[in-house]
Formats: sequence, C-alpha cells, structure tokens
Amino acid sequence: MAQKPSIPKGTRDFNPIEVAKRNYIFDTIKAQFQHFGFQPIETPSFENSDTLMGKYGDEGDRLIFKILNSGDYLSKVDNKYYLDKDSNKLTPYISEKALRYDLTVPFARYVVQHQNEIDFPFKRYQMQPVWRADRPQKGRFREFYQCDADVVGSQSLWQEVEFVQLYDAVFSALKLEGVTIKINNRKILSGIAEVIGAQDKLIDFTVALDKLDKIGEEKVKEEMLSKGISKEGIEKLQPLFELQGDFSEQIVALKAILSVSEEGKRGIEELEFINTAISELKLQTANLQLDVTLARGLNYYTGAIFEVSAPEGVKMGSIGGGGRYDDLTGIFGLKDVSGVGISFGLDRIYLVLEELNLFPETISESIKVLCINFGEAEALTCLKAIKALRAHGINAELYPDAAKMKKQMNYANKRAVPYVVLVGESEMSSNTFTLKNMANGEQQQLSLEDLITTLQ
RNA sequence: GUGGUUGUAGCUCAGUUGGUUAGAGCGCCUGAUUGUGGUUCAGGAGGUCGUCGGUUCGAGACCGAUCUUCCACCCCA
Repeated sequence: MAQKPSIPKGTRDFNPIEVAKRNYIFDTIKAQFQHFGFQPIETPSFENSDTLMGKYGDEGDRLIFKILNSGDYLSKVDNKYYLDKDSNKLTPYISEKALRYDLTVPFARYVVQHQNEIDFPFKRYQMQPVWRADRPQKGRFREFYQCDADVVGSQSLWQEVEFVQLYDAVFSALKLEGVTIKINNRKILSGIAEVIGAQDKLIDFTVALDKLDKIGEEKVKEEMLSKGISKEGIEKLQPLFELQGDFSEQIVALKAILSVSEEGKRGIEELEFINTAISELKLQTANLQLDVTLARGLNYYTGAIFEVSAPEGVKMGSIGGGGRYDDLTGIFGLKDVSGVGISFGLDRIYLVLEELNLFPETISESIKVLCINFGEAEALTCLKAIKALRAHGINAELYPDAAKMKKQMNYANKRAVPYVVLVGESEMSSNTFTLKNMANGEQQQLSLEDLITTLQ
C-alpha cells in the first residue's frame, strides 16, 4: 500500500538551492562570529528534562518537545498519577529527556559543567537547530536554526557595545541594510515598575507594555489594570506613553521619570554608555534605537535587552534577539557569572533576504563547467581534463552518458552551468577543447593550459 | 493550547444550484534538429480531487473526523 509520505507540521525539506542559500547566511554569520573572537561549541539536540523545564516559564514548558522514555515506560508509573490523567503530573514519569528549546540554557548548562576547563571570559558561538511545539505560522517553525554568540564571565559593558557592532557587521555583510537594533534595559523596566508600585508584577507589567505598538495605549492600560496594577500607578506611566525623539532625548525624559529609582538610574547609565560608544564607533548600515517598550523574550535578562527587526516594509517578526543575564548559571549552581549574548534567527533572515531579493546570483552555481559526452574515447579525454581542472580548484563534471547533444545542453542549462566543454572528433585530433560560454553562446578552441587559465 | 482559514496535474490556479470520460497556463517528455542549449512549431505523458468515513440513484462540490497550509490570540527567532 503506497501512502503519501509527509513530514511533521512546522518542519521542512530543503532542496539544493535552498541549502546553498542557507549556507550563505550561515557562512556569513560564522565569519563575523570568528572576526569577533567567538569560538564554536555544540551541545546535544536533547537534554535532560530537568535542564530545560521551568527555565522558560509555563508557556515555555508547554512548548518544549518531550521525548518518551524507552521500553515499557507505562508499567513503571504509579497508578496514582496514571489514573488521574493529569498530563503535567504524569509527564515527568514517562519522559526524562526533551528537545533543546534554545541555545542559551544548554550553554549555561555547558558552562557550569565545564567551568574548570573554561578560560573566562568565555566567548562562544553556536549554530544549531532548536525545536518548539508551537503552532506554525509564516516565519514560525517547529524546527529552526538559531545562531548564538554569548560571552560569560565579564560584566563589562563593552561587551554590549561589541554585540551591537556584531549585529551591524552581520547584517551589513548580508547586504541587509536598514535593520533596526532595538535596545532596552531590564533595570529601567524594573525602575518604572518600582515607581508605579508594581515591583511584584514586573512580568505582567512588561508583557503588557511590550504590546504598545501592536494594540495601542488604551488596550495596554486595560491589560495592566486587569493584571492588578493600580490606577494611580498607570497614571504615572503617562510620560512613558508620550516618550519620543531620538536616543538622547528619550534618555532625558527617562531620567525625569526614574529620578527616584536607584535601579532605574543605573539602567539609564548603562544605556548612555552604550549609546555614547556606538555614536563614536559608528554603525555601517544598522540603526540603534532605544525602545522602552521592548520587554520581549526571556525573564532571565537582567540588563540590556536586544531585539532586531527587519527593514521597514518587511512583515516579519524579530530576526534576532538577546540580552544580559547576570545569573543564568545560578540555576545550575554557579553563582556570580554574568553572561550576555545575542541570537540570529537564520530561518527568518532567509525569508527576509528572499523577499528583498538579496541573495547573490552565483549562489546556486554548483559546477563551473560541464563536459559534453560524445563517446568512450572522448569521455576519457574529458575526464583527464576534468582531473586537471579540479586540481586547480575548478568544479567540473562529465555528463555521464553519450546522450543527444540537446539533452546534455539542456541539462547544463537547468543546472545553470556557466561553461560547457565540447570534445569531439576534431578536438581529439587537434588535442584541443572547445569552450562554450552558455550565457552569450561564444565558443573558443583552447589547449588544456589555456582552458584552465580561462576558467580560473 | 483557543478561534478561523486552506488543500484539484511537478508549479500557479479554473471547475455553474450535486449530474456523462475533471480543465487551462507554465513546466516535463518526444519529434522538427544524429556537433550546439535558451526561441518557435507539432505531438505526448501526467490526477487515489489531502486522507478516512457519511448523506445521495449519483460527491471534486454537501456533512463529520483527521492531517496539512496560512492567519489572529498566546508566546516567540
């Protein structure tokens, strides 16, 4: 019985052209990571459930793919949990492993586990797939790649400055101009929460504030009210909703709002430091923008928060994010190690580059020259030439069958091969090669040496 | 996890209130053209109508379930 094969929801196959394009992004990011001094590590695709569970909030726990235990896993479960049919309670007894949800928590685990072998500050990069049991949408997959760069063991704000430059370097190298690097600081958010008397509701407060540009001021206030934030507190937020101007103008306004909060003032200082450094160093193509409503992402951020949005006009969620987390390794028992890092969403960057037509043309070129097959003797001559070409770093291949000329030329066309070599009777007798340029149809007869130099 | 949406040839899509043998464009294959591709012309192949079940004399169309796509929540790269 032949049944239609399929792949799970939210996953994809990649054809050769797509892989070539993905590798282009991959290689570009990797090159910049290396320029900035990051070193690669890799971690397993699945971790022990305890490593991941509880690190991303309740919502995160729900989105983690759990792996069923091997063997007769149900027989070991206490009837108490089995008969209750409570999935959340039963899960720990039938699943001890889970697929990686992001690269940051596994990295924290790695740092703690290998702390004695690591030279701090440790700068690592990691480019691996992560999995989320999310409902797919455009730019949202259940399996996708993250490209992370993090530094642990340094509290210096120069790291934040470096990461802003790294974002700029990567997107400039990808020719993706005009991305906006939004920056905020957790200390400012908690400072504001303090000012309005909602310290204990920081998460609810930030989640609501984050929706400002999406649902508007009124709805945000409604949500805050429904989460138990006092009316008087929300009124104190008014200057925040009216915040405008460039980076330094917003800083001035924030200083007024946060004058009574020590923590808030520290957040402002940090932002000012980064902004001053960046204006001195300059960015190539990206814009750095202060966005006090930026609260996205994980609750473990303690200082800077980053998010990158695609150039204006491209409808896509964030293509990168990151921030500083002072105590990430603390949950694994290693105190006082500060970390800061950023992430690139490879799959979303792909969609943006595709939409803006920014992939280089030569990207899908697999071979430079195809040799037409006229028969056994000619094929052998071709393979000798191909061997020499390959030795000179030129990708070359022989059409395997002495098929009709039209068929072989058609094949070259579809593979987008820029050159074709013809070796038939006359070339055999004169010991030459006919090189045809597929773009303009021009042909020339060359010796092997000239063939090599022409194609190099 | 909640609500909605989509599925017909390799691709993009038609298909009337349920009625013979399900169509088009592009692509593909063959020939015109046995050492020259893209253009042109002629011919040809290709469909369990996502899947399973139901209603009906009769279902691509109606109903249910399920899978998938996209969208809005939630959350996020």
